[in-house]
Amino acid sequence: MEKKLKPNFFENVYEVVKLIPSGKVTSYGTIAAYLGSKGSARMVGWAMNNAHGNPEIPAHRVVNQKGLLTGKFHFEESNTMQTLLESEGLMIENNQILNLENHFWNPQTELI
DNA sequence: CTAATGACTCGAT
DNA sequence: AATCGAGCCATTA
Repeated sequence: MEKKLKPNFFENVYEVVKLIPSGKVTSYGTIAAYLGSKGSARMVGWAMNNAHGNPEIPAHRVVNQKGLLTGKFHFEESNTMQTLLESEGLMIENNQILNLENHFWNPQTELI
C-alpha cells in the first residue's frame, strides 16, 4: 500500500468524517448523499476501511442508518468503538446507538 | 478485461 | 411487518 493515489471520493469522505463534531454521529448513506451519490454508501464504508491508517478519522462516529455499530468489529478491539462513543456522551446498547436522532449529525443541514 | 468483495441503503414481494 | 434482492462506486485478484 505504498503511494496509492486515492480518488476524490475517499478524500471527500475523510473530510466529512473529520468534520463530525464530538458527540455526534452520521450514517454512510448520509455522507454519500452529501457527496452527491446516494447509492455509493458502500464506498463510504470502504473509504473508512482505507482510512484505518488515519487516526484523525473518527470512524467510530460513522454508523449505519439504524445507528448500529456495524464497523465495530473492524476496530482494533470490538469494544473500542463503543467505548469511544460512550466517552463522547453517547449511549450504546447492543452495538446500537440510543437516541440516534438526538446525536445525529447531518452534513447537509449542520455543515451547510 | 471480467469477476468478486466491501464497515450500506432502498424497494419490492 | 419481515425477508430478499438489486444497485451503487472503487479496489483487488
